[in-house]
Amino acid sequence: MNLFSEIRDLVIEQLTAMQSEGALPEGLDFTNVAVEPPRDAAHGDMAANAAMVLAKPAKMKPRDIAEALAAKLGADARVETAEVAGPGFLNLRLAPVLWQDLVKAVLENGNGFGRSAMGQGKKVNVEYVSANPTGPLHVGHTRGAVFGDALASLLDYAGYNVTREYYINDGGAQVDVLARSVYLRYLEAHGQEVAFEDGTYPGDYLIPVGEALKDKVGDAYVGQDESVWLAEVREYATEQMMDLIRADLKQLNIEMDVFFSEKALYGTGRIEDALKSLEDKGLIYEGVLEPPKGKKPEDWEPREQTLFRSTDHGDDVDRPVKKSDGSWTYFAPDIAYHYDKVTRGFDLLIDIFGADHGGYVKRMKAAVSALSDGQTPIDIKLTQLVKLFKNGEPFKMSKRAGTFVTLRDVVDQVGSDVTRFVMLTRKNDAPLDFDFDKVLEQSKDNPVFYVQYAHARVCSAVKKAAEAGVDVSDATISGADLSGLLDPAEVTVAKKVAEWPRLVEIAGRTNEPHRVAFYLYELASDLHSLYHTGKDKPELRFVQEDNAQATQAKIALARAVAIVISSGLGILGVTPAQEMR
RNA sequence: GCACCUGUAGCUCAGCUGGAUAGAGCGCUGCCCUCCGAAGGCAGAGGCCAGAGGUUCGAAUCCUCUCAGGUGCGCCA
Repeated sequence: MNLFSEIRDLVIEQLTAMQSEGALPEGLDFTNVAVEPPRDAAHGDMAANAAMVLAKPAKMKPRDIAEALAAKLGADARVETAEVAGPGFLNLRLAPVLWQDLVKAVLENGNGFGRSAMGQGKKVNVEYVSANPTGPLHVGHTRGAVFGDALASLLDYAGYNVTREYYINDGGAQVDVLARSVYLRYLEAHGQEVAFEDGTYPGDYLIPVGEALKDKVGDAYVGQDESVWLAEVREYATEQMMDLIRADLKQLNIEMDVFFSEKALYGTGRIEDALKSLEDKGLIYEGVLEPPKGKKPEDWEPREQTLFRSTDHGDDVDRPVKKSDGSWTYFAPDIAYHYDKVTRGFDLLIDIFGADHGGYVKRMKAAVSALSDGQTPIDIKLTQLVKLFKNGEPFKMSKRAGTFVTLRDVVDQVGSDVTRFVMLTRKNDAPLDFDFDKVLEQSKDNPVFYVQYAHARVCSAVKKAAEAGVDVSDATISGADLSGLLDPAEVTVAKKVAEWPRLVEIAGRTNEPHRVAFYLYELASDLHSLYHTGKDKPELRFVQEDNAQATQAKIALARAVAIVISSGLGILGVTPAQEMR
């Protein structure tokens, strides 16, 4: 039940009626007619822009349309008053019973209140994390992981059929480096002195992998040439790293539907197929690229390469798909991977990249556009850096100094719920400050605590009411007499609850799960405010002594808030707290 | 040099397919607990929405240019 779309339907209905009565011309486009919460509560409960939007195409004065529409809307039982204001706004005040019905609807639908059919079951693929399988996930990955996962949940809630996917970059040179690094640890496990040169990874996390390899193959690889062991060590090491990464993700309660291996694209003709598809469209050619202006690399030499004509699909320059030695560039398997996604029949693709891969967006979009003949839309979201703080002091990360902060470090210290919520308290493309101490603080400054506390507060009120002998189960209070919920402070809370279905659709349409976090903060704030008003106005307290009916009504409203908070936190992947300790 | 992202209160940031007098938290100022609802609550001050043009009934939002910061830019992924 979306009260805003319900009232919008009413507005459209009346506009149509005006047309058949000749008060409005035929053939008007109503798509831009909106019914929204007004910025200022003094303007009423909802505002409609219909008169202003239609004035020009109808060749009428906005106020004339608004007056006529107001008269019609005012006749509806759901509308208490309809007033024309400003340049032609139509301010609606709704009958109080609507807010009461809304609370009932929340209690009856539970977690389903707010679920939207907007996505129409369309298949959407959300690809996120996709970190190289060369080590544990670090804080940067954490943000992408949380963002992608919350977005996937949000889209699911908004009615899409979502696939969560991880692309394993196990085909490039970096997994050879991993294999060599593990080999060094393997030698070390055999008592040899080793040095990590040529960019091999010195991280401690490979020590157990080297030891495990020793247990597995004994001394079979000691003193052997790379040609003997590289392929197998690479295979083994990659598997170990993916186990590590999967375990890291599990710590954040992230479970992927698909792990897609880059390696599986090689030697199977799949890259060739994808490139063939582009070639058939005349988008592959041999050519020489211009050097980038201004910042000319020292060793620049003009060289003929196999290029993808990405400029035909919005890119700035054409991109090489083959190196001069004939092997594929990193871009080629990525094209093949997205070709695969397109052919799997997704209606929409979403990629989550770190901000440092921003330069990659245009060519990827160009590739998908070319591969799908512009049929498959792709949205690429970038997640900005996370700056770590401890007690307000910047926390410098350095691989070399050993102060390299992993996902595990963060989650071990503050927990999955806090990590996830905090990561979503910023827009994805804005940098985020993460203070290990502040996020655990139990105060209003901390949104995590504030929202959790609101939920716990309702739980506590329900408990208290039950102890007083009042039946406050959702089933009972959804049928209770709620006509006592009339105080402005209560209506304010109900209105905020009513915005939930609308917010889900906005957040889903823009692919911005952070909106859920901000909404929850506002909802929590309204609930806390109502609670505190009960200090001066005892008649607003959630538990009314010796008045079971009033208590049921108050608890019904509180429960409605708790249900929406629980739904919202569910989307963010955060467990609602039953009590604060 | 080019591309992308960012620029909103002293600070950190929201701001809906363009809507009315631009919001929140922190900080600041002022009120509010002799116990039972202060891990705070209420109120107030604080803005040329980086700047300049444009589009229109209407712009923080869309377009163009300028400025400032970040990121990226052919045989790394």
